[in-house]
Amino acid sequence: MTALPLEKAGEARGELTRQRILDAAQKLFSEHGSNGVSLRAITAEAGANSAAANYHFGSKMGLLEAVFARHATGIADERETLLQDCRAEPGRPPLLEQIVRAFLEPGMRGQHGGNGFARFRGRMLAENTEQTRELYARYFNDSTGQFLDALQDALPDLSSHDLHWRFHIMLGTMVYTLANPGRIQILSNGDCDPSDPGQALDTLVPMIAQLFRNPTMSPARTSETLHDINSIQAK
Amino acid sequence: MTALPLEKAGEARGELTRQRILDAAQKLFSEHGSNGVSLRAITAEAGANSAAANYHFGSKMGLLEAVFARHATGIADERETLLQDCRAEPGRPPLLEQIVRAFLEPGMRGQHGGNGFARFRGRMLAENTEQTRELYARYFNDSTGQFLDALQDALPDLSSHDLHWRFHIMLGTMVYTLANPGRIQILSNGDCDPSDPGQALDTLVPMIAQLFRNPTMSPARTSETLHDINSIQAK
DNA sequence: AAGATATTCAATCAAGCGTTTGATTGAGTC
DNA sequence: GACTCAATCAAACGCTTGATTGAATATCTT
Repeated sequence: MTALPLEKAGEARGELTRQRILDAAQKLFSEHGSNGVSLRAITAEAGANSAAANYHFGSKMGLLEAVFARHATGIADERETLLQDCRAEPGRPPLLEQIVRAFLEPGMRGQHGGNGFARFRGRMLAENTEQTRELYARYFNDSTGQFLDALQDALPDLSSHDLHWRFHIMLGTMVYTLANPGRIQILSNGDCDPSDPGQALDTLVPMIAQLFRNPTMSPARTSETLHDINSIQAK
Repeated sequence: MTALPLEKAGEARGELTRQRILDAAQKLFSEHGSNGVSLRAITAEAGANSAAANYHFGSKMGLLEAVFARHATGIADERETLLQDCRAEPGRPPLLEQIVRAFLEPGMRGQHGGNGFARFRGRMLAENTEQTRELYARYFNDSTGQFLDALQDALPDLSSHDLHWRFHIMLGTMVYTLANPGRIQILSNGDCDPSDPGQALDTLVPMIAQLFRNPTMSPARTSETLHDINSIQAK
């Protein structure tokens, strides 16, 4: 990064190490989890003094929140923009594929903080502590609610219960994909690569859209009835 | 736990604290992750001396492996047994619902180590470190491979690529469900409860079976073609 | 009963942790 | 050129960590 000429030179000095610490923290947190990395390791990676993290962010938790906040709003905003685009289409009902992609793409492609931030998010979602849950709720509950509403509009026949469970599947898949390397990468001998956002999105979006579109299947079936199901593709 | 009369009384003493330490470790690891808990906290929870964990398991990592190993083989074994049951059905092709349930149920129901071990597994899968990945590979790669084969047999028209990706979705959903509390529990105002194994299985098994059954959807579609898809339920 | 073995215990170790401190730097202001 | 103030630095703080020790105690074997 070259210094911006319009920026006061004084601001630049502190801001630079601030960003370097955020970058290092994002990288190391995403690789080893928030409890698996010390502030010393982070500041060393950033080439800063060991007290710099506390100076700029108050505490380790403050640093974690700062890493999260840096790109989270950008993702939530882009999600909402893309969702608006879905609704702006001609006069037809919005497309499931488009909605699903609008939800997944901003967080999985590299625009907001690169793949490093995607992995960081996956790790934080996976850690699932009180703090990370609170962070997610604060930054994403609004946009997530909008997507649930949009999906319910597009699928009026689907029960709220099933809608939420299918959304749960989408979330779990997203988290598991972000926190690569996943197990299929090994099990498929490298054919499937969840760390490649393009492949992941192109493959997952149609599958998950179709998942939402599937008719509700009654859970309790006798073995005899089940035999007939294999040939049924839908409804 | 009352002492078993058939058991030598001498074995019981050490074995008892051993089990209490395993229980405490499973609980605390599942709640705070492997790096979020100290051996002192674990031995205190177990009502044992702080040196007991190192005495019985050598190291913290040894304890983690022991917690994992205690029930992992039981799950893998039950999975394979249930998979055999699928193949033993009359002369028809095996049922997807049955295969999916055979994969999910042993790990999600409480038989093997209770819900505590399920959450522990979810947390370990989520942590996704070199050690936990190695543990999973060691204990589950075989049975997982068998399920991939069985699914491929049941779905001969599905490409290996798509099969693995859908399996990835199932794995991600399982992990995300095990590592509750999930986000839909809040977003659905408590209607969806991933921590209830019965509800989770009854809801997820049909959805995921249908997911596997869905026809392959081409990823690249123009907006115009996409409009027609919403009404298509399948093939 | 006596000796061998397995287990528990309090105490201790070096290392690392997050955080705080007081001094120092260097650019901007008057 | 004196003053201000955000930023950096080396050093240390008190505390927790995983691990080890050697003595004490319980249990099993003979």
